[in-house]
Amino acid sequence: MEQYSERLSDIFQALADPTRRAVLGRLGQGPASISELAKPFDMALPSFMKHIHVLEESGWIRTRKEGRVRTCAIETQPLAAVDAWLATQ
Amino acid sequence: MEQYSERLSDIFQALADPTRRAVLGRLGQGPASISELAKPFDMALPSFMKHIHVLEESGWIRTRKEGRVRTCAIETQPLAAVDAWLATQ
DNA sequence: CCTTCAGTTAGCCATTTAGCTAAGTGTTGT
DNA sequence: ACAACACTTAGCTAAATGGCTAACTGAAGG
Repeated sequence: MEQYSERLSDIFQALADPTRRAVLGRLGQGPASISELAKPFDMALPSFMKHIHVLEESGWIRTRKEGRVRTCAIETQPLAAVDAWLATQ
Repeated sequence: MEQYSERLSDIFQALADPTRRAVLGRLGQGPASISELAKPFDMALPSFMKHIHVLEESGWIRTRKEGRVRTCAIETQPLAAVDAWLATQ
């Protein structure tokens, strides 16, 4: 229960930033690499990477590295968790 | 568009805290005063008030003071905004 | 081999967040 | 009048957030 609440806080926290919402929007079209995802944003790569980590640690995305490329894909569980919370409102 | 995005960030930011989510849950049952809302939380009143302000400025609640009592009630627009964003995902 | 490419790590910085205490304001009950 | 009640304001603090640069690692291409 406590853990559920913390998880939900992280899930909403991740959505509280336009860069991260845009990344999720892009990943809705299918997987992409870090640099591909970063391209539209006027931001240094390490700054962008922080957003990727927030998304990954909150469960919104999963990533996998092959060679020198890290590919990101969207996860569906957080969306379900948000839906579930909204249903209680 | 920009304003919409900022508004959405505030809306999600407000949900990224268990105290604030609990307050919204309580207000789902109907309006309540500040001290009534604060009662379940082991928190100083000024600290709790900050949460109320976050909820009010993000549009999740509206408040009104009569005499010495401030009554809080839930608003529905932010929920609609969240639903709308979720629909795009 | 050597370079370039795709991240990654480390560390700095300003601002925001989420808590606190102490003290003040204005309303209501006695 | 005055005490108690329901906030409210002011100001402090520690930690988190969101940005940066500089320098590093390891894979691929020429």
